[in-house]
Order: sequence, then structure tokens, then C-alpha cells
Amino acid sequence: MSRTSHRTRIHEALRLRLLRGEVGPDARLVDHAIAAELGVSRMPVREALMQLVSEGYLESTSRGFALPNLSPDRIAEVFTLRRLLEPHAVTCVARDRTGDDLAGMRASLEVAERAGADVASFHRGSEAFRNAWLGAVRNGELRHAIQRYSGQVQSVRFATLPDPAARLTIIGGLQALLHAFEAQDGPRAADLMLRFIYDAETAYHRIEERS
Amino acid sequence: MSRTSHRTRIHEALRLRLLRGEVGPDARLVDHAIAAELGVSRMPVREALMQLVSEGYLESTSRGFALPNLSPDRIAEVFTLRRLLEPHAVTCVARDRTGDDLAGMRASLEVAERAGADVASFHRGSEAFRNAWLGAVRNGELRHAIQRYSGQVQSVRFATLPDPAARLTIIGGLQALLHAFEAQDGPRAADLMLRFIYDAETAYHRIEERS
DNA sequence: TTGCCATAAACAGTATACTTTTATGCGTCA
DNA sequence: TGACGCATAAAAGTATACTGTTTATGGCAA
Repeated sequence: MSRTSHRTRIHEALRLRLLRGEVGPDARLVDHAIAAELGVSRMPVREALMQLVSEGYLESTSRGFALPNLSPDRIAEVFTLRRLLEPHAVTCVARDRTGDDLAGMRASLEVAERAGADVASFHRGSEAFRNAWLGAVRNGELRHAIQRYSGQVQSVRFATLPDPAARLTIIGGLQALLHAFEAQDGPRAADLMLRFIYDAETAYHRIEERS
Repeated sequence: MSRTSHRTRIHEALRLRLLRGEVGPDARLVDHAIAAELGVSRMPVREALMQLVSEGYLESTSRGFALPNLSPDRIAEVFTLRRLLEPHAVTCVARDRTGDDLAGMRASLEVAERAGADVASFHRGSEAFRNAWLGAVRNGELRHAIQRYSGQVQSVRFATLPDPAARLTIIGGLQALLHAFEAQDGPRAADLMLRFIYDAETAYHRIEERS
């Protein structure tokens, strides 16, 4: 027997698939199908799916679980929440970060910098960078809240990556954020994060207009 | 058959019991016991319990589900989150509130005012007031986040109520908040809420010292 | 008397089977 | 030809049973 429960492992596996954009907006996640695929019963799958629902990653429809309908209003709401939480969080990180924290961020940033046109690699790097600074948030509740609400707009984030210019902007922002952390400049980190969220929201609106 | 699922109803029922402080810190919520009590199987109960865990209301121990160990650090973390979210929320309420919203708040406040020494009645009134202004928060995600994180420290709130002086302080704060809403004075509402959270945290610390 | 081991009980986790609900498609009637 | 209704299928929801793990308690030995 594994030391973690099936539910936990399935939850993590599905969450990663969702974060990587491997689940299209029309895809339907059905418990018994996933159960058959993984060789377990429906119950742990079902519980994992419902946990993902309560975390905002999925929506329970009458015909399987699917990506939530991210209405523009809802997107705007989540961005508002991020504006309330993340600037404060990076201020704390600028104050509390250790050398290890900084090393992790540098390594992740390098991955993104070297990605070039490799969107998947860039995505991995920027995600790792985000996880690195989030890991330096000592307030566990705050960290959890941020992960929760930024996970919901992951698909939005993903949609902006194909644009090379957007990737360059992101790289620049991450570098500046890292420098603020290194200099323990909390206010600057908060400013940068506010700007970052603003840019993300703007990028989303540009994409939305095209469709 | 009821139009809502067992899981949903059980979840709500348990949540209310938790919010009312009907579950002591040593109580153990066990799925099969609750299932027997309600005349349903373990599954919906189990799912309701796990949802409460993921919402921070409960903790899964090796011996039943119990109230989470609210360490002073964790309490402080939740108060930090409330300071980030609730002032902004009441600012929005001061701007967006309708006449109906205000009427609801007035009615709830009166309940609390007339409670006198009746702690349970006071608690109902202040909870209703809180729900009234939360209902006026148009940003659903923000509202949900606030409910989530204030629910976690509900036991703390409950512990402060027996003190008559604390109740008077709360009444005064709620009246001032209502006036700010009526005057659409967002900054003042935010100030009051910050003060409110500060007072709550201070009251918690006083109680903690005694034990 | 104390410490350790064994056994039993309690509980989380998982599996399987059954029920209810809902959506879609097909057929019939107007 | 279009609309309404019924039938069928798919998936959520629920129930029951079984398994593995942890914990507590009692007994035995040192």
C-alpha cells in the first residue's frame, strides 16, 4: 500500500493535468472512466474530483465534471482577490526570504529564460518560480489562499503564453521581482506584483477580444 | 426525495453546528455515528466531513474528525488574511449597498441590541448583521473567501461573547459600521473594519492568557 | 510495579452494487 | 414538417460490505 491515499494521489494527478492545460474546455471528466484508467474504484476518484470542485478547478455539471465557465465577471473577481493578497505576500517574502529561497527562484527563472520558443518549458519555469516565492511565504493560510485563487485562472495564464512578446514581458517582471527580493525591497516587490497582475488581466482581455 | 443531495444537507447541518459552537474541542465527529443518527449511509456523511476539512472547519485525525488545532500562529495568520480582505469588502459595500441591504443590517443589529444578557440571541444578531453586509458584497469570490476564513476562527469569536463589555464594544462597532454604510463612506468603513479585526484579535489574546 | 507485547476495537479508506436523475435521440402525432 | 413525449443511456448519488491501519487496553513477564 502507498503511504498516501488514492484520493490524494488522484487529486494531485488531476490537478497537474488541469494546470498544464491538458484538459480542454469541452472535455468531461467522469469518475468511472478515470477509475477504470487508473485501476481503482470510483470512490477515490469521485472524492478527488469533488475536492477539485471545492477548490475551484472544476465544475460539477449534470454530465461529468468540466472546466468552470470562467465568465469575464468571475475572472475580474479573481483578479481583484489576487490584487488584495499577492502584493502583501511578496512584501513578506522580501522580508523573510532565505538564501535557499532565492537560490530556488534563480534556478527556476533560468529555466524560463532558456526556454526560448519552448512554451511548455517556459511554463514549467515560470510555474516553478511562482512556487519558489510562494514557498517563501511563511503565512500558510495566505499561501494556500493565493494558490487557490490563482489556480482558478490558470487556463487564462496558459492562454497568454503563445505570444513571444508576453513571455519577454513576464521574464522581465520575474527578474525585477527577484531583484526586489534580493534587495529585501518589500514596497518595490508589492508594486511589481500589482503591475504583474494588471498586465495579466490586460493580456487576458486582449485574448478575449479576439475570440 | 429531497431536491438537494444528502451530502449538501449534511454539510450545511454540520457547518451550522460548528458555527454555533455546539462541537467541543474534544468532540470527535465520526462518519458512521453521524450516518446512523441521520439514517443515511456513511458515504454522504464522509463526503460532507471531507468538504468541511477542505474548508478549514475540521481536521482529519486518526481518530475521527475534530476541530482543528487553532495554534496561536494559525489564528494570527487568519487574522492577517481578514485584514487583507474585509476592509476592501466593506469599502465595496459602502459604495454598492442598496436600501434593502441597509434594512437587513438594521433589523439584525436591533436583534443584537435587544439581546441584553442573552448571549445566544446576541450571537444570532451579530451573525445576521455580518451575513447582511456580506450579502451586499457583489464580488462573489471575495465574499466566499471571507466566509471561508472567518468561519475558521468562529470558535474564537464565540469565546469572546460572554464578556458583557466586549458585547457593548461590538454593538458600538456595528452601529458605526452601519452609519458608514448609510453615508457611503468607504474609507471610514474600511477603518472601522480594521479596528474591528484588531479588537477581535486583542480579545482573543486576553482569553488565551487566562487559560 | 512497570514495561512490553498481543489482541481487539474503532475508524479511515476502498470496492462494488443499486437507485435516481437528466439529457439526448427517436418516433409519433398534429 | 415541426413539436411534443417517451424511452434509453449515461452519470451522479447512495448504500453496504470489506480491508488495512492505528490505537487503546489488558495481561503477562521481568
